Amino acid sequence: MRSVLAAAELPVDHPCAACDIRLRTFCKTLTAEELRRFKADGPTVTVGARQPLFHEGDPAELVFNLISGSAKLYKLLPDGRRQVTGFLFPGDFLGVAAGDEHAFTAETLEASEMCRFPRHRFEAFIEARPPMKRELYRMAMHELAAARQQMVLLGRKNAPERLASFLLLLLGRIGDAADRIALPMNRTDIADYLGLTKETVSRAFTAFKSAGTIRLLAGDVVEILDGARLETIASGASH
Amino acid sequence: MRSVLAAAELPVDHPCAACDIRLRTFCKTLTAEELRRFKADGPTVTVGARQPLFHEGDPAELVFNLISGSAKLYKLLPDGRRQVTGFLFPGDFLGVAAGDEHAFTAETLEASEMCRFPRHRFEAFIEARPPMKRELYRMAMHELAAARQQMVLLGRKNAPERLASFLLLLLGRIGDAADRIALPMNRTDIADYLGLTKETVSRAFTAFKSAGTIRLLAGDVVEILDGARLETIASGASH
DNA sequence: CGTCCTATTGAACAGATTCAATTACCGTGG
DNA sequence: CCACGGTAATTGAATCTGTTCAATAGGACG
Repeated sequence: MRSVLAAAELPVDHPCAACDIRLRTFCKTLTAEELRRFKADGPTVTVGARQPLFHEGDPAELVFNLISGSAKLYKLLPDGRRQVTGFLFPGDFLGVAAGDEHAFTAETLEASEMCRFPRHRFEAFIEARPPMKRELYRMAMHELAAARQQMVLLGRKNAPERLASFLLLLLGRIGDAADRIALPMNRTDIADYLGLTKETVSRAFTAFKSAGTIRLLAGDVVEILDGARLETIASGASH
Repeated sequence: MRSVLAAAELPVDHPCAACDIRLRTFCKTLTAEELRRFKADGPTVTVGARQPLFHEGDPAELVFNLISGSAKLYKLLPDGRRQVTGFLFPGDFLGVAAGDEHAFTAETLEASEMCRFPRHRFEAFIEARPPMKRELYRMAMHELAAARQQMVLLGRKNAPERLASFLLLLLGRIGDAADRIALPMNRTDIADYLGLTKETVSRAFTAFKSAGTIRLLAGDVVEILDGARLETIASGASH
């Protein structure tokens, strides 16, 4: 697990710093002045590792923007079976629900910082800014496309294909220049995201390691040695 | 398979008739005058059974509104494995893509009628109407919630649970007052939607039939005899 | 009434799960 | 600094659910 100190490396007195930097989210459509007011509305909070932000079924009252750290979203079946529907990284929004209730539980993976807005305030803010509305819509459509891609993974891919897809997704999201990924989630979380068990995930990791496709370094870091091979496997072309 | 004649039962000279009636889609936010102009923009086309409307990767140039009939959306892996990401029924929109290309293939299940709009025209129309924009966004969020629910199904439910979930979904969508569902799709389509094989789907149907939970009538009609039982199974509570 | 396609059923097989045991790792405290 | 303890990861073996391959039955339609 990545160090808890990672979250403290960002200045706390500059709440939405990540918004300025990360161009992935719709913060990018804000002018400097708008961004300033956006920040003023949302106080930054620091949350420890493995803390729930809200539960499935809770009234959707708050919207979060993750600044540092990471989180997972999941849904539960009555008997405890769990499906992780996504992982969140700096710049991501969460809690923008369709209805009045959250449709999933959100939980931090490591110590994390986030801006927190009352939902009505967030929505009023968005409503007054057509470009942000467009961006929010664009983001929703992007999420939808990703969700459908995940359906292909869950419905039709085998274990190695699932893990390869997952590693490539993470590589694009939090991979560094040396093709290394510091995994903030454990094997169980990965398994619950990929529709597998932790044992199967572990075996798939071992298989990739043995094949020289990846390397496992200390501190839950994965190094991608043969990205092209992973791409081939992930696409299902090697089946 | 349901008769091809079903599509012909709606008056052809009244293109978007379904829009007037079905309150599920965002057509409901239109005034009568707007609806008239909306229809004038989009000529109605009638398409035979099993006709592709567009393919994955095609430039997204057209937006469709299904008036009668039904369709399926799917994605393919290079080796032919298929994941059906959704079924569409009268009132549903399709082709509202995030990017310039369609992310999936759309194909009619039976003979179907639909309004067809050039995408830029559709977007200009929406852009000029804030309530419709809101509705489009609301629909996208609803789809996203459904997609995540489907992830739970594909990642964590067993075969009977998947089929039970599917039947209840269809019951809400196209079930009649007598709890009967005329299935427009075959076993393979259902299997590709549920991440199973057609054989497993067939066996699950047989098991429900034997248990007296459903009845299979002529013409691919399923009658739900014990909806409560299906609910229990679908939720995973009986596991 | 025969043909074709789909659905159903059967039997062997495979991939992932389950249960169990061992190993590795990280933080803690001596 | 190293031993210790607890958690997570890995590995192993048996099992099981769903798949695969094959054969039969059923229905729609000419």
